[in-house]
Amino acid sequence: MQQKAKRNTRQKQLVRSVFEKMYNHPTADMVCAEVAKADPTIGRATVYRLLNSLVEEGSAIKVPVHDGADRYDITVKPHDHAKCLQCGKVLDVSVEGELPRVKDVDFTVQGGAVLYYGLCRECSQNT
Amino acid sequence: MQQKAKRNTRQKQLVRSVFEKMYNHPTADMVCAEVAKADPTIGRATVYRLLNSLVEEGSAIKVPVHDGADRYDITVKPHDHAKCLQCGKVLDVSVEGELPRVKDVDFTVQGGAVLYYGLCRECSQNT
DNA sequence: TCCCTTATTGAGATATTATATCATTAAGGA
DNA sequence: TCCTTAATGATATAATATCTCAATAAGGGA
Repeated sequence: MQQKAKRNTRQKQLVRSVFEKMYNHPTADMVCAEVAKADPTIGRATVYRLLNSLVEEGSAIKVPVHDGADRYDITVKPHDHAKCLQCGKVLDVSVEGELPRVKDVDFTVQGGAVLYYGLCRECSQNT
Repeated sequence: MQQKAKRNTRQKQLVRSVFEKMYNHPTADMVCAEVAKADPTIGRATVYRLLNSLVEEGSAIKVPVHDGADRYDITVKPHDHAKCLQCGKVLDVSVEGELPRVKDVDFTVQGGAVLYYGLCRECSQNT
């Protein structure tokens, strides 16, 4: 079961290390910007590719947030997310209970994802 | 409380009537295609605008499905959705129970949306 | 019925997000 | 060091959606 040999490139190291320091569910674009500070010669396509490969290897998850760009999350343990309607920030949240069970017999549920929306602490204070 | 006078245009009537006959959670593009069969002179921007105004006036809801284009749903009563991972079809589903409650005190939850994924009946049979 | 105001339209430009293409570069084993 | 080829980066392309703005037409008033 010989894996395709993976090469440990400069770009791969940099994107990984930069991403691991960002705890705000960054978009690919935000990672690009941060990476560019350290090395402006790294292409956007490479950052997109490397973020996707982090997801594939299980070192990150992609969090779709309905509007705007997908977010990347360093926390891979299953958890839920909430998005602030005011500032757009995405937060990890912990929840109590299970997803509602689908009653329809015509659909084989394999999983489900919740996205909560509302106001983060900062935004609900500045109202 | 004078509303801005709304005009009942030919385009508005057509888009509404075409959309009301589509029960498959169509994307804006799918509505465009259907509308074009009846009147190819109607512009894409108009269809997008009119679908959004249907949502604004409460005659439809927009269902974000994470990947690909948003879907429009004629069923406005709150309900949930499931997307087939094989064929991409989006279905209405009825569920039992409530959304898990967010425990974090730092976020004021205003709502939440679940998207289930799995296999529709057709696709789980054709495996 | 005709006119006038202006909401609405439609063609096309633009924005955003993401992936595909492909010649060039460089990682890492021989 | 050399060679194979995985990986890169500039750029093109795709997909979705909104914006711009001159032209059109809805519908109220005369």
